[in-house]
Amino acid sequence: MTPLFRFFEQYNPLTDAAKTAIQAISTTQTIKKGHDLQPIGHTCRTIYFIQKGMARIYYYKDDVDITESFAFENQIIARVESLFSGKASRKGIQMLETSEVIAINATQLFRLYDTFPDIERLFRKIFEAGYVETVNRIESLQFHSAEERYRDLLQTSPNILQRVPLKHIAAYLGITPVSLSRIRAQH
Amino acid sequence: MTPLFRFFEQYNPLTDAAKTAIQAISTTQTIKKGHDLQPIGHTCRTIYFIQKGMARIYYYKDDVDITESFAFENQIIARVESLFSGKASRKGIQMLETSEVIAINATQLFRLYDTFPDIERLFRKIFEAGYVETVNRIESLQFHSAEERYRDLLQTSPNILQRVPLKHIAAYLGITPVSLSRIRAQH
DNA sequence: TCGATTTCTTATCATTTGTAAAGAATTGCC
DNA sequence: GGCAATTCTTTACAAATGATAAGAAATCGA
Repeated sequence: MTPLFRFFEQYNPLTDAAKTAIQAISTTQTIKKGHDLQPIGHTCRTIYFIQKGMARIYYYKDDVDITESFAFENQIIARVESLFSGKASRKGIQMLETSEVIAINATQLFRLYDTFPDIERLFRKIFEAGYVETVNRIESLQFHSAEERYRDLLQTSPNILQRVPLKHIAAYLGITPVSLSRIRAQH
Repeated sequence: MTPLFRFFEQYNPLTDAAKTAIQAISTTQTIKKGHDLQPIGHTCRTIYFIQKGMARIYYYKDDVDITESFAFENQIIARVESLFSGKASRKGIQMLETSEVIAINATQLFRLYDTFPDIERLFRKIFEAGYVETVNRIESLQFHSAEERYRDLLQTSPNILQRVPLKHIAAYLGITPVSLSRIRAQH
């Protein structure tokens, strides 16, 4: 479990008691490539930490498969809009590689907030950082061209091309695969 | 100050001591229409509650004025990407109407988190809700047409047309004013 | 109130992106 | 390895959006 707590430490220190408490509500899972870690339709009650592999959050808009976001090793993934609203999510989490994840039971985690202020603070900071990323993504989608967004993505995740089919990248950028092909063609 | 605490109560109850502590780091300001509540370039160290009036967060992309978001009375407004990262913001807050706001000193607020867990929890929940909204906005920008986004906006803020120039609405939707005019023309 | 400024619309043309379809390339699986 | 399925690219055409400019409408300030 060390990679997880190394990740946590970047945000907020935890007492040993807090670490033990988090471990008690966490389990390790291995999921095969292409399989759903969480299917579309349920309320999000689990926060995942990816130890190895990668995943995407996806949903359907008019029968078209849309990728909302990617997550790589040593990152947290959760369907925030469901986790914090209690509403069922129209989104699912699919593994893009055979992966090993740590599943943290969010219902129990939120209960720990009362006993362990450092845990509440830790996740506050983690999600604040996620919030910042999301705000920056809005800026990108709002007024950067598809080509700029593609270049930005390559900058941020240089190895994404080796790991993710272009159709998912296209959907993530908000364009069609055909459009992405065109952008890539004009080298 | 009651509207502010009424707003807070929707998210998390506060002890009287906590309320007093928040009041001690808050001041009321009146800003004229068109003026900047916060100029572009500084690190965001203030969280505002709009008692009366409205505002927008804006920035420049290639000399074009972009509206990132609007905020109306009884809402919080802050440049989140700067507040939580400590980096200077390329964004400013401009009042779209002569407004009355409550300015909460964020530096002092974050210090209160250590003494008043209920305050930390309150703002955690407020920003979690903001995070959810932002995630939903991504979905809208990623794969809804400009016309859909316009209709959605009217649904959410029916009176926005009476309060905000169309050029800002266009920028918010991620299109040019000319494009918005066209969408509106085809009734 | 009136003139000046800003905002909004309309028109034209260029560019970008989408759709559909077909073939090439790659990947997956037995 | 080799076949099937999937993914990717390319092409042609349609639709949406951007850029520019000019005029109409609304707003602002003295």
